[in-house]
Amino acid sequence: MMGAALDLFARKGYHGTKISDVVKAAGVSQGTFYWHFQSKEQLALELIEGGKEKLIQVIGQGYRKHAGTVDDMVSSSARLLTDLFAFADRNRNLMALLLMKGQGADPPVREAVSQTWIAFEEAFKSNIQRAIELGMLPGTNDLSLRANILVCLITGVLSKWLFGPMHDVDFQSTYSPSEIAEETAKFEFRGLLG
Amino acid sequence: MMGAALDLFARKGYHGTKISDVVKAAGVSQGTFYWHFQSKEQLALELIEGGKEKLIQVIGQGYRKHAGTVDDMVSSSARLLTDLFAFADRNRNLMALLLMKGQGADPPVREAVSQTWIAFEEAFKSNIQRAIELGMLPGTNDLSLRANILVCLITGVLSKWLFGPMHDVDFQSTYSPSEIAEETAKFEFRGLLG
DNA sequence: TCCACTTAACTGACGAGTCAGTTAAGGTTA
DNA sequence: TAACCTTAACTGACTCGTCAGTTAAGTGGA
Repeated sequence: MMGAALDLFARKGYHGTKISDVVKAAGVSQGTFYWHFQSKEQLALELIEGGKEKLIQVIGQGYRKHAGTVDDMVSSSARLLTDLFAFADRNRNLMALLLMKGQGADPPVREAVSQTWIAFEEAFKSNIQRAIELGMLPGTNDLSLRANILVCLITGVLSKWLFGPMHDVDFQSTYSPSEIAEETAKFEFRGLLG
Repeated sequence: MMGAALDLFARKGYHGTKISDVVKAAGVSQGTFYWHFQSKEQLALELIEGGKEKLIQVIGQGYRKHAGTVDDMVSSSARLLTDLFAFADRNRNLMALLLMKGQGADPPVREAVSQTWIAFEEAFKSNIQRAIELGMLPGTNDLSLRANILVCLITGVLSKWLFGPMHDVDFQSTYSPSEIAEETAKFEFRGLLG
C-alpha cells in the first residue's frame, strides 16, 4: 500500500492523489486504508519520515576519517555523491516527493519535508567541517554559507538529473550516477574554471 | 486582483488557495473574478507567463560583450547575479510560485513553470557559451552539463536565500543581494577550494 | 439603451473520512 | 470434532463539507 501511495504522490502530487486511487492501485478497499492509516496526511508523513532516515543513513557513511591530497578529496567526495545519486535513483518516487511534490502538500507535510532537508544539510555540514579541521579545505568565516551553497548545488543537480527540465518522474538522464557524481564533485571543489 | 492571487498562491500554494479567498483579498465578488478570468488555472498561467517574461529580461541584460581577466569575469557574473537576486527579492511571491508552489499545481500550471525554467536555463547557457567563445572559460565537451550544474547552483542558492530552510515566504536572509551574489559567483568559478 | 462591469445567491461534483457489517483464522470448551 | 467465541483485517456504500464555476438581476457611465 505504501509503495503504491508513494508512486502516486510522486506522479500526481499530494492533492492530485485520491485515496480512492491509492486503494485501487493497492487492490484493497477504502475502509482498509483507514484501518491502516489515520488519514491521508498521516500516510504522507510516514512515507517522508521513513525516507528521511534512509537518506541520512546514506550520507552518514561518507564521514571523512583521514587527511589526504586534493585529488583524494575530490574522489572521495565523488564516491559519496555516487552513493547518494544511486540511492536517489533507486528511490525516485521518494525523491520526487521530497524534492518536488512535497511543496504542494498541506503545511504539516511540507514541514516534514523541510525537516528532512535540514537534517540532510546538517549531515553534509559535519562532513565539510571535518574536512576543514583536517586542513583539507581552506577555513572560512562563512562556513555555514559555503555549506549552504554546496547543499544547494547538490540538491539542484540531483533533481535535474533525476527528473530533467520538465520535472518528469520517468525522466532518464544520459549520465550514470558515477558520471554525474564525478562532474558534480569536480565543480564542487574547482568551479567553472576547472 | 492578480497581486492578491499571487500572494495567496505563494503562501498557500495552488490548491490551498480558494477563489473565494482571492476575491475576498481583492475586495470583489466571485462573479467579478469569473468575468476577468476564465478559470483559476487560467489565472495561474497568466501570472506565470508574465513573470517569466520579466525574469528572462533581467538575465538577458547580462550578456557579455568583451573578453577580460578572471576577476573581471567573476565580478561581472556577480553583477548579473546581484540583479537577479534583487529582482527575485522584489518579486518574492512570483519566485515562490516558480520555485516552490508551482510544483503542487495541476499539470498545465506545472508545465508553464517548467517552461519558465527552461527559458531561464537557455538564457544562461548563451551567456556561458559566449564566455567560452571569448576564451574566458575553458571549453568542455560537456558544456550543457556544466551549464546545467551552474543553473542548479543558482536556483538552489536563490530559493534557499529567499525562503530559508523552511521554505517560508516571509523568510529574511541575513545576506544582502550583492553579498549572496558575490559569494555565489566566487563559488561558481572557483568552487570550495576558493 | 446599450455595454462594461459587479453582485449575491446558487449548483453540482468531488473527495476525505465513516460506519455497519463480512470474512477468515485461531482459541476454548465439552 | 463440532459448536461457539474472539479478533484482526477488510469491505463498499454512505455522509457531509468544500469549492470551482454559473446565473440572473442589478448599477452606472457614454
